[in-house]
Amino acid sequence: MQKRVTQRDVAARAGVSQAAVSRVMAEHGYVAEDVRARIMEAAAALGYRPDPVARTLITGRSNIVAVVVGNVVNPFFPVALSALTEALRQEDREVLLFNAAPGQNIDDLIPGVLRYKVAGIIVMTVALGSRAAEFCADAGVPYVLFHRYAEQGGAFAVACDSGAGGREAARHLVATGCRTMAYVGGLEDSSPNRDRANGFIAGLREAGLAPVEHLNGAFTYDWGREAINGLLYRHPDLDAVFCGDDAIACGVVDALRYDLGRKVPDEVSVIGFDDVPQANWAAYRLTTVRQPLEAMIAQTLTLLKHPEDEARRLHLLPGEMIIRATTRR
Amino acid sequence: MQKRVTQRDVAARAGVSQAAVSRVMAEHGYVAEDVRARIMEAAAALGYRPDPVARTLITGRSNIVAVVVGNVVNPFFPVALSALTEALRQEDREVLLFNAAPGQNIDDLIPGVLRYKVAGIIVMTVALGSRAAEFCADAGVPYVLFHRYAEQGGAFAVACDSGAGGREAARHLVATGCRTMAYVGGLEDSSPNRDRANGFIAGLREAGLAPVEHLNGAFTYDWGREAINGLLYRHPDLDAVFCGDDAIACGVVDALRYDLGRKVPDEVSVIGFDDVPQANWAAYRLTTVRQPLEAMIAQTLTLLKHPEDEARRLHLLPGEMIIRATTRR
DNA sequence: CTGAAAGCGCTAACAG
DNA sequence: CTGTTAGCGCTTTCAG
Repeated sequence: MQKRVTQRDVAARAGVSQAAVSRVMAEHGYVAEDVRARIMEAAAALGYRPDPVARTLITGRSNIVAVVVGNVVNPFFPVALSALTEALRQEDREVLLFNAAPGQNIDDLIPGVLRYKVAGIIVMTVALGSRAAEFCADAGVPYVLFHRYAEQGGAFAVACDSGAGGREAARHLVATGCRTMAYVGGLEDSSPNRDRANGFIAGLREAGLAPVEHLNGAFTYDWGREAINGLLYRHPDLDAVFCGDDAIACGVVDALRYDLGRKVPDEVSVIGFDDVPQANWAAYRLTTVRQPLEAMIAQTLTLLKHPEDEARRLHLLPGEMIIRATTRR
Repeated sequence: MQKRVTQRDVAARAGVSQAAVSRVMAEHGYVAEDVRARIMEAAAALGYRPDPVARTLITGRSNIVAVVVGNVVNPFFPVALSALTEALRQEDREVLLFNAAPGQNIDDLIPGVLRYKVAGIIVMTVALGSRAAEFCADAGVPYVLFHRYAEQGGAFAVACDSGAGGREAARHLVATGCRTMAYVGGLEDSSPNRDRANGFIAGLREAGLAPVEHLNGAFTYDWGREAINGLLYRHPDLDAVFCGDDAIACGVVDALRYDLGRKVPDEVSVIGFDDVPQANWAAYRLTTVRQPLEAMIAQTLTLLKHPEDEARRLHLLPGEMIIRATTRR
C-alpha cells in the first residue's frame, strides 16, 4: 500500500513551493523556464501523476464526460459507444456511463450526473426529458444529444440526416421498380424515426407515390419480424419495405424469408438504416443508409469542447446509401 | 447557475454543526434520533445531495466501479456491459468505462484508473496484464476478471465454465452422429478459447474421437467465415464445427451456406458459444452454449463488495446448452 | 515570477 | 451524543 506521490513531494525534490508545482501541472500562471524544467524533472523522477479528484473538487470541473445510454440491445449502440469512448480516450477524457432504466426520464437522471462535475454530457437514449438541457445550462455543463434531437429545450444535437436518408431510400426503391411500399419504424416518438418516415414519404411523393402503410414500434429485430407478418397479410402485393433501422430490417428480411416464404429482394425489397456490422453479414447483405459515425463523433467532441463558439444547435450530417443485396438492381 | 446546497446549509437550517450532518449522511458515528430527523428534514427541504467528489477526496474511495473493455465489436460485450451497468446502478454505483486500445496491456492502464479512487475494477478485455492485480492489491482495490481468468496473478475471476460447455458441445455432436469435427477458436491466448478447445477435445475423446483440426484466430464473424473456407478445402468430409463464440459461428454458418453451398445442419453441424441475441435470429437459429450472465454478474458484485470473505479466486459458473437448428436432431 | 495561505465540501479524530 | 478542528491534494488569489 504505497503512498501516492503528491505535489508536495515534487516541490520538495525540486526545491520549490507546492504552488509552483501546481502552476506547472495546471498550465496556469507563469513559471520561469528553468524552474519549470526542474519541476518536470522531479515529477518524472518521482512518477508523479495529478490527482483528478482533488483537482475536480477545487475547480468544480472534471475531465470526465458522462454518456447516458438506454436501448442497449440495439446493435448500433455498441458501435457508437465504442467509437465515442475511443475518441474521448484520445483526448484524455474518461467516460462515466449511465444506463437509463427503461422508460426513465432523463430529467430525473441529470441532477445525479451533474454531481460528478462532469465536463459534458452526451445523451444517446431515445426517451427524452424536457428540462435536462436547462439543468445542464444552469450548471454550465455542455449537453449534447447524440443520434437524435429534441424539438425544444435548445440542446445541442448531432445526428445523421435521417430525412435525407429516408428520401434516398425511397428514390432507390422507386428507381428499382418498387411501387407498393411500407415503412416499418421504430419508437414512434423519436426524431430519427419521424425523420426517416417523413423523408421516405417525401421521396415517394416525388414519384407520385405514397406508402401503403406506416407502422411504428421499437428499434428491435423482434418488432420487425412481427410487423411484416401483418403487413404482408394486409398487402399481399407489397414489394418494398423501408425500415427504421438495421435491426428491424433484419427481422423483416428473416420473416419474409423464413416465416412467409418470400424472396428478398426478388419479391420484396428491404432497406435498413445505420449500417451496423450485421448488415453486411452474408445472411443479410442489407441495403442500408450508413450513419456518418466518425463525423458525428467529431462534431460532438467539438460541441463539447467549444459550445460557445457554435450558434447552431442542430447538426445533421449526411448519411451514405449502401446498396447491397436486399434491393433489386 | 445556482449554488449547490452544502452540508453547511443543511446544518444552519437544522441548527446543528456541519459535522453532525456529515455523520448522518455518511451513516457513521452516533447521532441522536431527533437530531437526525431534523437534519434529514432540513436536507430534504433544501434538496441536499452529497458531493461525491469531496467525499472521495477525503475517504480515498469513491462509489465508482471501473469497467475495462476491449473487443467491443463482439456482440457479447454490449449484452454483458449493459447487464453489468444495470446491476451496478441498482446498487447506486456508477460505472467509469475504460476502452483498452487494441493490443494495449492492462498493466499500463490500471495506474491511471486507480487515480480515480475507484471502488473496484472489472476487466472484460481478453488481453491481460501480469501486474495489474498486484497494483490493485497494493491500492486495496478489488479487481475482478470477468468472462475469463488468468493463470497467475491471483486475481479474482468470474467466468462461464467453458470447459464443461465445450464438453457438452462435443457430446451433442457425437450423439447426433457427427464424426469429422473441427474447432474454430478465437484469440489463442485467452482462457475461454483454451477451455472451450480443451473441453471439446476431452468430450470427443470420451467417444474415442479427436478433432481433425484446431484453429485459432479472433472472436469475429470475419474470422469464422475465413477459417471454414480453408478447413472445408482440407477436410471435404467435415461434418461438424464447434466455434469459439457465436460471432465466429455465424461466420461459419454463412460461409458454409453462401460461400460453399453446404447445408447446415444436414451436411455440417455448427455450435457456437455465448447465446447472443443474433444467435436466435431466424437466419441462424444457432445451437450454442448460453453464458450464465445473471449469475456471473451477481458473483462479480459479491466479489467486489466482499473480496475478503472469499478465499476462492476462480469462479466458473455452468453454462446451458441451447439446442436450435444448426445441429441435427 | 514565486511562495504563503486560504479554501473546495466533506470526513474523522478528538474533546467536551 | 455533539461541536470543534484538522486536513484530503490541489488551485488560486494575494503579497512580496
